[in-house]
Amino acid sequence: MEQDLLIYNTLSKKKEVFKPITPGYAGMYVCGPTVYGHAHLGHSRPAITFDVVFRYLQHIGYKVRYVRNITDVGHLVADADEGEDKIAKKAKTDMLEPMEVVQTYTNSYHRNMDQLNVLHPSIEPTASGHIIEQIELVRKLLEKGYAYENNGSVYFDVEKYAQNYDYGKLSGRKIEDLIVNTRELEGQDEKRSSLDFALWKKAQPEHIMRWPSPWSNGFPGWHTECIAMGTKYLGERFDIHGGGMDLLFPHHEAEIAQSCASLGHESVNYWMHNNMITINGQKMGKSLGNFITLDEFFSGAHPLVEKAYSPMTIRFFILQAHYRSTLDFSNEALQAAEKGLDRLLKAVEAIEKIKPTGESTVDVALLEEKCYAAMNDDFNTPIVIANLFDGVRMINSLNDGKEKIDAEGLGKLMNIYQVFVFDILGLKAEEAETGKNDVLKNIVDLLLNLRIEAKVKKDWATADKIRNELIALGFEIKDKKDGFEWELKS
RNA sequence: GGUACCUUGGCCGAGUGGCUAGGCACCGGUCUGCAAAACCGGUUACGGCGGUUCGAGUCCGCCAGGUACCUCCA
Repeated sequence: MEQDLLIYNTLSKKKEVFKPITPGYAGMYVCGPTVYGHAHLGHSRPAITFDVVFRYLQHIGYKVRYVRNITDVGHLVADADEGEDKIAKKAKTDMLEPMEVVQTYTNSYHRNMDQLNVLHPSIEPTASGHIIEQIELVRKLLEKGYAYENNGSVYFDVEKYAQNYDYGKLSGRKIEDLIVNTRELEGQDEKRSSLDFALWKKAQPEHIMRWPSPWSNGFPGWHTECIAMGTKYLGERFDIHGGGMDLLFPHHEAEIAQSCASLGHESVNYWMHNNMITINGQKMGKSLGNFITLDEFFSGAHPLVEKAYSPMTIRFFILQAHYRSTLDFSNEALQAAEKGLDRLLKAVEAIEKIKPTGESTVDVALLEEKCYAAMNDDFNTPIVIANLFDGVRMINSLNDGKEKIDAEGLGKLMNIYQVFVFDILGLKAEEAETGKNDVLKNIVDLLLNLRIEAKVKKDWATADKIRNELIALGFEIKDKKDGFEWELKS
């Protein structure tokens, strides 16, 4: 069953066999959120994508160090007059301390991630906690001659860098095209070229997030934190760097440039990028104002959301698409995911009821093999799920006595679902529905027991009346051979 | 304008040269007093035109439509 794990590397635009730098160990860095607002559906995609990568690498035996940062020093706002710090802007709006804003949204992000059953990364460094490392990086870049200071700010000299290295190799851009096509922006006179990016920015008087540095009181540039923290916790070379496709350029390109310029070589072996979630075919994003927060999905409190969707529905919805494809949001698709997940989880429960026999008519080993093959093919979770659904049919047939399985096969079957559904895909059974307190439970049970008595007497009128009125109140009634089951639909 | 990517059945979404993806919906059946639920089974497809090939959803070209990045963004 030893198979190579293939990972699509954005750098080579090909699937490559994963070869760790140190056998048995894997280092992974993923760009985390900028904490200036509640997490939306888009944020859940990289979190879940790389959560599955993290889980799978561990499952196949790697000791993984997974670093996912929190960006809390703010980035420049595009439409602000003088390039205002995002977090500072929000803080002034809300009349809060910047770090209070950071804490609020960090807490919110963590809560949402827990709801989505996203494992905590091994290290979750904050940009504000690594100002010294970023200053060191900037100093090094100045020493090597790939950066210049102007009026208290420090910029990366892209054209100089491009003389010795390939700037644009990750995003497939050519420096000549970039020079020609870069838009003219206001307030960039400090830069030698519009391609250059800030490594350190001098703070304007109204800018309240600031730290001392050799050049000015200011704050680090947008692209320095990831490389500074990645190097610190994973080393000058590490295995995997992940993030959203929208970060490819300029963010990740700038990271490569800083690595090469400061260290003389690249840091990352495998670049992985998840695609976007779209809404009506358009990217869901903060700047487009068409995003729906995770809390709004969980509560149903958004005009575009027809009903509340549980965190596991969201997770399953995302895993049903391959991470490198765009995924379009719609109520119909989410409701399909909700029902599909329910069917899958019910089948998993049903495995317990299967009675093994002396022989087997089903091929459990093949199912397992297909699941691993799908995961090893660039984490193809939709195929894993399709295979698991094939297994659902197998499980149901076993329960119906239409197929047979021996004890060994049954043990393997249980293991497959434990491993793939829960350990790797990270799904979990949802909590029992709220509002089902003991009093309610007893009352509904009482009514349904009355209904059974009516049924015994063949008093169909009464039996139907109880059932229909409960349904009208929002209950779902399921008759069973030896009684009944019910649940309260939200 | 530059660069890259995408277009699969009612909906979502895999698949990259020959073999049923899968889910939801729909239809039929089993079960049931009747239902519901559950289960089983089944139908509908590869944007258009041309080319390569014994054979293309899959490779190549052109056309149409769409998206992303080029500016903070997951």
